[in-house]
Amino acid sequence: MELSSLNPEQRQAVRTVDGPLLILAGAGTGKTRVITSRVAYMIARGIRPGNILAVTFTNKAAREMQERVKRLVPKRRLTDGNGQAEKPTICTFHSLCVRILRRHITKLGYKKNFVIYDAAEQLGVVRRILSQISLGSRKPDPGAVLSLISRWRNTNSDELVAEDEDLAALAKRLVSTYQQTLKASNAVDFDDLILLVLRLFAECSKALNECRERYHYIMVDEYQDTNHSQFQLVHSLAKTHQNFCVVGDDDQSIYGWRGAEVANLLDLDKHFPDVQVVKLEQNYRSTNSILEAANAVIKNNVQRRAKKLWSDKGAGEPIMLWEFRDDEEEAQALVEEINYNRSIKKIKWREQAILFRTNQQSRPLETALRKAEVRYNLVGGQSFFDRREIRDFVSYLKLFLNPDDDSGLLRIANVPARGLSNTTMEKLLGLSQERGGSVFAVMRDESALGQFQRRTVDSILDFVELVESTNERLNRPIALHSANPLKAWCTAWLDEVELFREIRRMEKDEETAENRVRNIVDLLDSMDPDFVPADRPVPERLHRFLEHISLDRERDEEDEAGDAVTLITVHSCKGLEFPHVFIAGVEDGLIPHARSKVEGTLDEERRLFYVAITRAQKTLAMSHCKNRRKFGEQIPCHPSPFLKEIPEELIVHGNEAEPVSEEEGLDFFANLKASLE
DNA sequence: AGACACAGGTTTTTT
DNA sequence: ACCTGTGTCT
Repeated sequence: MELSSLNPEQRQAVRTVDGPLLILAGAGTGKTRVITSRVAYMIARGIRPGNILAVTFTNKAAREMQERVKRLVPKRRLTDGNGQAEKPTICTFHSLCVRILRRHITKLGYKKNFVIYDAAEQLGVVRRILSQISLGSRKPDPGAVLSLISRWRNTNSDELVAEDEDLAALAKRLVSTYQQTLKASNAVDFDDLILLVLRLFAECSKALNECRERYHYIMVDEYQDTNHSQFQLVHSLAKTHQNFCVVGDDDQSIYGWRGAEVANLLDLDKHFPDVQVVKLEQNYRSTNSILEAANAVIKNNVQRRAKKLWSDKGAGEPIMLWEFRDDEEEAQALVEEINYNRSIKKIKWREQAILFRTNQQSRPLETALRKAEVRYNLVGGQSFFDRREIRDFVSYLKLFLNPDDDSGLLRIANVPARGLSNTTMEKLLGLSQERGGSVFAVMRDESALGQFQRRTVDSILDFVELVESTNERLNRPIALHSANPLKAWCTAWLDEVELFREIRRMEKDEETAENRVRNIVDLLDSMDPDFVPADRPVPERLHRFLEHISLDRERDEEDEAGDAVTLITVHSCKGLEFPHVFIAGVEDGLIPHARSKVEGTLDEERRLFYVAITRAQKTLAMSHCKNRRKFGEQIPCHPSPFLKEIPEELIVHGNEAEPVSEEEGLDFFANLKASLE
């Protein structure tokens, strides 16, 4: 296999196939290239593709690797002796676990039709638990409790470090109630996916050995982002054969707040004493001015593996630093600069990105962009699957698949209104908790409904009938003749339930109502994808559909091809690169964020800044404001202390007269003329 | 059940 | 400024 296009370190990383290996891959040093080449190299060396496992955090990363591996490996290599396709497993932690649980979850006392709860459903569970117990005058934030519960479940240490000790104690107390509640609903959350596999491995050595046998060569991407249970998962698979390769960068660890433990990377040799280390420092992305700034900033962090990025691209343009009066002026100036780049320097919108720390910073930027009629793409924001009508629809689906799903049931029990008021549902929920079962189990047990009025009992029984008959129709092989069996089944119950009529009734504005209906119809049309074989039964189709939208909320965006400026938070820009980067709001209080001071996470804030800087390929401009609108009022702001860490000679302060070369000046007028014609 | 008013709280996000 | 959740009134 051809490895000559790789640099010596990359080559060494690719060739080290056996035994533990740590690849310290600085930003932009070609780590995806190394991982995919390594997979291809292993296959070329005769390792069976089916024995290779590569784990990522996001579906996007997994998809990209799959495609690149496919391009690198000859087709005949991806077939076993009998002509059967045999591919390496390249997927996220969570989809790996779902694959394993699909086979074994009944061993853990769950039913096969389990559903996966997303963040909103988890939050609902916590809310319900909190409302049941008396907490005196204190009413804790369910979100904070949930995040502590999650952290608690994913750490091995006996103490949970949190500023709020009472809240941490409460979370610790609620962990078991929380777990029982999900279990009674035959539901699992994202943490469960990992934790249940760990439990499976502990309780069933046969399953563990099967997995060890199968995944004989393991790679983990973005290893600095793993939490303790994810570490345990891969460690338990790898500790017998030791073929364990992790790729990561401690300097890009920016998810400590959600449980990532960079110690997994820094202390890898504790668990794998023979680990070999390869450092990738040659950067293929940025100019040296940008890299020097990044190096200068990050070297102020203490606990890190020393790395120094360099490139052969030359110094390039200096870094621009601007000061503005307030965030509105900042937004306007950035938009002007973007359009100046476009008209004079022929730099497309899509080659430019504005990075910011907090989502609320996007507001003035969007306003200015719209005013100047600049197309932009705001990354993140509300997901399609968070829209109310989609949540309702999906809740119905989950409930019909798994009637024990309390979360789905409580959400749609009275949507549209069918005589199941809040009080009724609360009483039913209380009964279910007494019995340790699901709400649906109470509803279908007529002897348990003595306290309700005849009319309410009738409503309850009608609802039970709706769920059971729809569930029965799901399992009856009728719709198989249809080209879209799942859609056909959904259409039938949607008619019966009259959800569309309810949406049109509730929404005053006719256009939004039709939009909501259309969202559901769009989803219906995607429910029977081509890659699901025509002979698959409807329940399996539903299961796969729900699993898919739970694990991969990305929807194919059509307008991605268009020319548009990217607006993105610093967190979500990790892994991306842009020719021209603007970092807005480089201020004390934003980068580093004000809360990081009390939380003592200044290092992570510095890494965040480092990640932002290293996104830039050709030019980098940063700005800060003297005032910024926050929660309705103007607050005075100061430049970020991190700016002082960048050597002065790399920076040109804007707002000082910008020299315009004669050539550019002429160009400007030529373009102006052209645009007027 | 549904409309409205008021309080409280606003970092970062994927699966 | 703005959104979300909760409480009160009809």
